[in-house]
Amino acid sequence: MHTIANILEDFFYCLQLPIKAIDENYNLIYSVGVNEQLEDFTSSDLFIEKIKGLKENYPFSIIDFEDNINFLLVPISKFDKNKGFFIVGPFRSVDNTYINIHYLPNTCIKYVYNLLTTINDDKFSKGRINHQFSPYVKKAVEYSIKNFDSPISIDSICNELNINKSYFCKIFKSETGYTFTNFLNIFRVEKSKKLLKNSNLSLLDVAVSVGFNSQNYYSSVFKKITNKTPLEYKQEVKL
DNA sequence: ATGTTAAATGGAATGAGCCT
DNA sequence: AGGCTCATTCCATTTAACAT
Repeated sequence: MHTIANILEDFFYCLQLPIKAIDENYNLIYSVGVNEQLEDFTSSDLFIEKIKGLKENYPFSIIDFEDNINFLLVPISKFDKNKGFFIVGPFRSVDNTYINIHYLPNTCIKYVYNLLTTINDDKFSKGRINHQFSPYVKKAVEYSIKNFDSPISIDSICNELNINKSYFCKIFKSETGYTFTNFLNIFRVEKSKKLLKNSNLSLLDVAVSVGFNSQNYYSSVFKKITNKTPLEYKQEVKL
């Protein structure tokens, strides 16, 4: 059903944390969730210069652009020591007023780093995913990925995990940077994009298919997250 | 059909304090 | 450190109305 790689990619994608890997010549060798925003940043000369300047900075570096725009640089030591890098971001490390760049707390940055090195060492091997995340966060994400199309409440998740709700909300936010509801809505919207692109379901059917109870609420959430209405998005990708 | 708004409300999120 | 209880605040969600 869901491979570890699927879960990883979905996870990063939903957290809006694009990742790409480049080799020593700055050519792309791997990417997940990469968007225009990342492309614009990472292909700029300024970015390449920053990387060259930071290359020796192990175990990882944070590239700090002005206006608190950051990237995480993780060496792909397994394949080409001291040369290739994973590039994660953009994200911001200060929780200020930016709306379109994801806020990533320091703790989360470390988790992402650990996760990436896990991938390096053992490409998507089973059982090692998220080993630095709280098992509760990991299970909640996996549960959401499996059950996103049916109603999900924090209460039901906490019952399933046998954990306190206040505590769950706290650790989920601290480890992912998102509240659980934020995460779930983003995930559902991403899922709905695929339906908009690949099917001709009505917006109501799309909304219900990904777990929203009404079309109007789906539209408003979609717009809040993507800055477009579902119809606008559909017309865009159907061209 | 699809999209936007306003108002009401219950669940989600937070923080302080506590325990082991 | 990891975990819980409780009180309080917050905001996601629903509902309904109206517009496109």
